[in-house]
Amino acid sequence: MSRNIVIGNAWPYANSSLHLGHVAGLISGDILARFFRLKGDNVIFVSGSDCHGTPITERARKEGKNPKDIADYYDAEFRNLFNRFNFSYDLFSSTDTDYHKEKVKKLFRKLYDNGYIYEKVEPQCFCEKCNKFLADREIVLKCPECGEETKGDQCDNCLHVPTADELIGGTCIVCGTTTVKKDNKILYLKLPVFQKEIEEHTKKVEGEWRINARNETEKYLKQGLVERAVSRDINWGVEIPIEGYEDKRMYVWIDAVLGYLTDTMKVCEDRGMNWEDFWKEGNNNKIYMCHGKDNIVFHSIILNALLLGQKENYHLVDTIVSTEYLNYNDQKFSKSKKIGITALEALDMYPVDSLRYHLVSNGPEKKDTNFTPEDFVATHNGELLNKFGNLVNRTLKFKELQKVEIGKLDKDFEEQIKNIYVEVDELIEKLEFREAVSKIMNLVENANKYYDSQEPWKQRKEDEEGFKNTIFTCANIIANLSNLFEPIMPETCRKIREYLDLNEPSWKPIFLDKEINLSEKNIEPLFERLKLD
RNA sequence: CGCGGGGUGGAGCAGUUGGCAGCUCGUCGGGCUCAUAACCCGAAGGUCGUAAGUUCGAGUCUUACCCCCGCAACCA
Repeated sequence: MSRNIVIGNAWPYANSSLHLGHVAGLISGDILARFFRLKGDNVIFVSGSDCHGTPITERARKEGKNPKDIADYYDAEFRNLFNRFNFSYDLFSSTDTDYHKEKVKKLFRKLYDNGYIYEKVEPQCFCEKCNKFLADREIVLKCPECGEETKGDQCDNCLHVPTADELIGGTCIVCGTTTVKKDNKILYLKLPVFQKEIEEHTKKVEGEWRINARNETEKYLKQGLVERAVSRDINWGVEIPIEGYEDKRMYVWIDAVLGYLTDTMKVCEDRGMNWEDFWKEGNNNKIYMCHGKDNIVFHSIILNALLLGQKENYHLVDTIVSTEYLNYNDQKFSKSKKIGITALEALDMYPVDSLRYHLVSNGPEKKDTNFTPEDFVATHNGELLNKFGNLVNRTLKFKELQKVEIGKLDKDFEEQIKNIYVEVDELIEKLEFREAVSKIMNLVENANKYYDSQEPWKQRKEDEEGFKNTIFTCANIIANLSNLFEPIMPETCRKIREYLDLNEPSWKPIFLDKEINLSEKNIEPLFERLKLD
């Protein structure tokens, strides 16, 4: 029976270009989406640009722009990037759409009406000149630990986090005025009331999470959940649908994680489907979230709390697909230090499927991994071209070969083909994409060995029947590779299907049953050799 | 006692519940000529960071120690 599956990719923050590390994490979502669709599940794969929050307003202020200009610029860039990477999103939207804001306001209001969000009055730093309450990072002070001048969220110099008392007397980052304490209304989310439910849910589902997600989530649960402020004194963001909060906005993480839900609603609305089949209990449904390791608790704890607080039988997040980090030449990607390349730059230099393959086979699944141009070229030339591309080429471009005739499929490979779907299926379900890829590549290697042992160049002269069978067997292997590699390298697989007159890919063994005329086909190498420059 | 991640043949890594140390690349030797000098076969190369402990048996478990990396900001 087919499942209803939601796959959510973390919403990239619309304040800077994405680099390869981002893509290395997010590609998990596309692999899962493509894989589940092949298996016949109903998949909704969503993401969008996260457009709100202080970093964007601060930057806009510095650059003399509107926050919206910045958000729109990166939103457009993200869409272009994910298109070029062939991410199969059902919807990539933005938190700055009316649709999203309206839905989020309703969800927020429900939490308030259910008593999970409540108002607290607390003294907070206020700038009388700007007439504005300041976020910690908008306050400048002399660090009480080391004496250096720093921002109020954390000392740049000694990492000290100033206490509320220490912030008194700090100055406004904008105008330099000394701040004063003033009572402010702040909305808090009562996370502690969900402690038990989230603990129980986590225990139930964490078995299939990556280790980092389990550890991180358990750490927070063990410490005990604490209330979180969910309103901000800022004018850029989703309005708060509560009287007296007209001049405040929602905390970005609240509106961002609810984007998975609002996107699903939109997709279903457009397609005449029911979104509740995907987000309410009892619909054979499953929810995946894909992101980097620093996003874990927002998805494993906060989002689930927001769903529980609706009191409407929501299905909680099942699977956290969290990746470690990808480094570049052994260093963190860094814009200011100019370390690493952006994802768009990578696409300008390298073929998309090779990047996808390399980011998966070298992916930071269990620990940080490293991207170097040398490694990438080695993967492209050594694995994809020499092994996979060559297998296809030496089979279908065999000297003067006009057609692949129906022959006898090698028994051993018939078994291998049948088995590999099961094996790779299990690995992908277990989120072990690296292992899955290497399993498939293993079949490629076996095929090359078989080819050599059969010596078709001799068979052609001495054993016509044997030759036919060898080519036929290899063609069948290649046909199945176009299914197996589909989630990883969709463009390449489409090419193979053209060569072999195959229709749609599927997740089951296929066996060729009619001869393939090659003479009119323009069969080109799947990969071209790359040189390091 | 701040937190976290690591140390496995030249390089990059895998080693799930303790049971003969593996993979890819590189190196060396051989084979093949279908294929993009691609493919195949064989060989060399490791006392698994150190020391002690548990065990019939430890890369794997325990303890101590040594070394490397990340933890201001942009940034996952």
